[in-house]
Amino acid sequence: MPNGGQPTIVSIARRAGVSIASVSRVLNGQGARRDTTERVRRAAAELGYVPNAVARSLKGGRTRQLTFAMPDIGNPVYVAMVRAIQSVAKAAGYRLLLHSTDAVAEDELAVLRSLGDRTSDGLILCPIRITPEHIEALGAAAGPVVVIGSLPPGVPVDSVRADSVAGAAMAVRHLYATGRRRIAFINGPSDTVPGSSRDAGYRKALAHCGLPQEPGLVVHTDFGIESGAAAAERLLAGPAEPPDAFFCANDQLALGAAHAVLARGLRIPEDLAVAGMDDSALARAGWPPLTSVDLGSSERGRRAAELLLDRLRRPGDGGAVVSPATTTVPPRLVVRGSTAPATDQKTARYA
Amino acid sequence: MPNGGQPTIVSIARRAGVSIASVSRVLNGQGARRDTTERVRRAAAELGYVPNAVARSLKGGRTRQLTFAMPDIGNPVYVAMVRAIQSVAKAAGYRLLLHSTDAVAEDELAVLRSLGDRTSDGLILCPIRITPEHIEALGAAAGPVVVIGSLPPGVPVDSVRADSVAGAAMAVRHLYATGRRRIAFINGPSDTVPGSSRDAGYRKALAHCGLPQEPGLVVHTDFGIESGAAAAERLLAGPAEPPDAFFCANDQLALGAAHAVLARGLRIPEDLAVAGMDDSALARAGWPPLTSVDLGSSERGRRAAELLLDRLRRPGDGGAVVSPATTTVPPRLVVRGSTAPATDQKTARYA
DNA sequence: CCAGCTGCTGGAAACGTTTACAAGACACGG
DNA sequence: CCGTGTCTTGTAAACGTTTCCAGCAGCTGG
Repeated sequence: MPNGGQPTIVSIARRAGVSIASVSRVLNGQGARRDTTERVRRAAAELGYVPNAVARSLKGGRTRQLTFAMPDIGNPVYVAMVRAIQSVAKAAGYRLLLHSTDAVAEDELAVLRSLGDRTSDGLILCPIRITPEHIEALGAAAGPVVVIGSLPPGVPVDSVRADSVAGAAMAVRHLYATGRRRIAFINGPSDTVPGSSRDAGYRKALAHCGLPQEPGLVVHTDFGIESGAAAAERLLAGPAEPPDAFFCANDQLALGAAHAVLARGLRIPEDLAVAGMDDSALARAGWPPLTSVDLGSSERGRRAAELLLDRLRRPGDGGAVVSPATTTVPPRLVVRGSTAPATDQKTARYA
Repeated sequence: MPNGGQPTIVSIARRAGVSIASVSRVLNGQGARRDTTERVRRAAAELGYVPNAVARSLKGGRTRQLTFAMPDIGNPVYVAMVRAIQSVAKAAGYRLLLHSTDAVAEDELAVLRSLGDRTSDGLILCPIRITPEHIEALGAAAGPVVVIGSLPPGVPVDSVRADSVAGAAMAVRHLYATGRRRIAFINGPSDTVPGSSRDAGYRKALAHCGLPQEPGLVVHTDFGIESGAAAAERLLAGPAEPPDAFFCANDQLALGAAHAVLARGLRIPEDLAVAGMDDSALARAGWPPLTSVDLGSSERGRRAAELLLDRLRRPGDGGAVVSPATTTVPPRLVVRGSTAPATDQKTARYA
């Protein structure tokens, strides 16, 4: 027994007194005589047979596995994606392989290359930055890939993007509409895709509202609760006239900022409004609950998974490759207590 | 080309003018003559060869994949476990297969049975309830399994447990120590393992502190922010003398309860203290930051993964099976602003 | 009674590796 | 010059499936 004593199709064939071909056919629901079918079924049940998925994959050329690679499973945004992807994959009979890249580009490239080892049938990649190496590796990928994020035009790969420029602008205009005029911006690193596009949205909305661009109101830091708190403290302690609103590039920053505000004895939203982005679980967890821009993490995960499964259903497609699809998930502003108009104090309720 | 045009060991052999055996040996770093080695290496590089992991698994009987099955990837506790497991697995050269069971026992059993399909080398299972069927399936598992959770004694399976009885007791004694005397308990479903053990810890600590058991101070609901808020409102609106502390079975409940308290215009911790369990990201996200009992989710994930890898390193072990290990991760109380002593009002800072 | 069809079955090849085994090349000491 | 040893190489079998193909039995219609 070189195997672990595990029954195989051969053991069943012997026990049922038929050939392995017949066993395979019966087990896959193809035609067979009544008593053959029965004998095979019984033998399989008695031995507790479970088909070996590896052998099946080798023969069939498909593993029924999908890979999802993202920077950090600790971030609620990616958790939402994992959840959506897992659910779509499961419904379609695929297993989900998780790969945490720790936002290391080298690691992302390795994942891309490892598609060639046939461990999974397709890949959903969520890179934090897109380098020329990424583009090249994407072109040379050994299997279907869907990217969650913004790809430069011309890269022949399916992708699903969030419109964070529009999202950021929505938030800023909302703050303006509730009477705020000195809207500070706490952003993540400016050299990442999310960082730069949020910046663009912020500026655009300021211009749209006729507000001046004050460099002193913008802080770049990295994503994280503590960073948000530190940035907010700096803005509040600054020499200039203090801001009356914090727009933050994600919920973690917003939460940190809110804590700093409250710790100073200021009230939210009466003295200062706070808004975040991503609408993760943290937004609802804050006090007061945080207004946030839902960038559709779940939705993006869902669509990416569906795009990938589509691709897998019609492979190659007779020479003419199906042209790559790019879909954009629209942002959605979720208003909660942290940005109620400065005059209306009762709105800061649990929502 | 029945394959996707992907180069195989055969293409390399042809191109290098050697046998497939030589290719395999060279690529696995076994002895070969200098020029053979070189030719094979070059051919492999030129063709962009990547070994097929499926074929390798079939031959070797190992997939280098681990499966982690948990109720819900949306819960921060499981996210912490995933993260820890992923990190250990990655370091050991294993991939991680994720399986969300949605807390459905049937699904958990299916995962257990599917170990027989040889898709992964081992399983880490985190069940929410343990039924007799679970015990049976665990005994019949076709590969190594580690359970995260409390198994009845005598089940021959490795397990890693949290001591939530002690953890709950710690929290309650801490509330007592900070001057609270009417400590309400917002618990999850009592028929789950976590639910019942937290209940035990709560009662034990009350007894230890010499406080009476008041049935009116205990609420069972399900885990979730909204449920926590609803339960807290019920307790605050009750006819009896209101509680001066909420001990909650997890952070989500605690957060909901805190929101309800604040929405009523009461102050935390001055009027009422709130403590949760799990010490997830939510605890630090709350305002004031929530005191919570860290049940070591990361640590449990890490140990489970290591236990599993250990098992994989020495399989069978010459007839005498290695006896199953059960380790318990001790709880740790993390004190934050939400339970500062009623007299000291300055402690409710960002922590 | 035979040709032709249908329905079922078994043998064998294939998927891409790893590895046991045997055989060849070569050097060396006797 | 031959036996013996070492080093390198190739052939072939295996891992557990699926599936192509051919064969065989049993009918039906002529």
